[in-house]
Amino acid sequence: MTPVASSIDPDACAVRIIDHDKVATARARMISDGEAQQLTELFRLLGDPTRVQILYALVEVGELCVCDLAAVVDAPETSVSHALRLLRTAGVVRNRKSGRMVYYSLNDAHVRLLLDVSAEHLRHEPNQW
Amino acid sequence: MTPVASSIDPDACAVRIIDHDKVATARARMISDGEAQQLTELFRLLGDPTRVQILYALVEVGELCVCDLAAVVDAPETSVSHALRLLRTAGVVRNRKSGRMVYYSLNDAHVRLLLDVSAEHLRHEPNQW
DNA sequence: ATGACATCTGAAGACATGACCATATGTTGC
DNA sequence: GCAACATATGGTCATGTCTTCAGATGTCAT
Repeated sequence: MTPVASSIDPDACAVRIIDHDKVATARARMISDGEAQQLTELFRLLGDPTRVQILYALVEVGELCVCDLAAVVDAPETSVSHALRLLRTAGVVRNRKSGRMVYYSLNDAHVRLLLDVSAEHLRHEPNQW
Repeated sequence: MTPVASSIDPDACAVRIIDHDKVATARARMISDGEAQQLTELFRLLGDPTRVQILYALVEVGELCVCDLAAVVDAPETSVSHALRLLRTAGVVRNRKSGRMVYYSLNDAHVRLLLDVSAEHLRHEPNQW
């Protein structure tokens, strides 16, 4: 056959594809880059013991000030404050000021759902995802 | 008992507590350190665009080989292989060898549920957690 | 056996992240 | 105003993570 052109695939640069159908299906249903970005940002926020414990504490008691959160998760208040800023910037928690205290609470039920699903699994099959 | 103990709190070192009841409740219901550790390890795995896209691809089409996954997520095969090793070590995916190909698939329905909950939220309220 | 192929592995560099300290801001009560 | 307090912020430093490269392993076809 054509000695030069037959092996060149227009949009596959140095990536070989075995099952074109599955690849096409997966690409069609794949989340967009922007969505993947948003998702990973959330999961990164949840990927820290201090932050995840803060969120669980808020799930349980609804609203807590910084120093109480520090007592609950047993971390320095500065660390908790930093953690809360990240969570607040991402829109995961909100804060309410009352005098010199600042009370934090969850901002969205979906995060609560995520944490519940995760905790649920932990209790049932602790050693396997 | 100890004569001078009234102001000394046994396990609170230099942490002031405002609402003792809420703190006690939160501490009682708090996930353990080990559980927090496991949870954060999972969320860290999900906190990377390549890995999360790989998982979504597997959710959609069930099983894919490394080079097809690389085509779907548009990343070098080496990166995908590294990503898959982390996911496999954590028990999130499993692999099946067939000749020189290696096919990967999800290992647990709970991760699928987590991804579904997340994607669901992304579609409904894309800008707020 | 030889070469082409699919995947894996280890290591090095760029890069991001978390912990800690000092300090700044804003609030309350005197 | 001043001092004590609750929280926030910025900088530095050590640590960890992702990407990439070069090469290793195991498989298939000739």
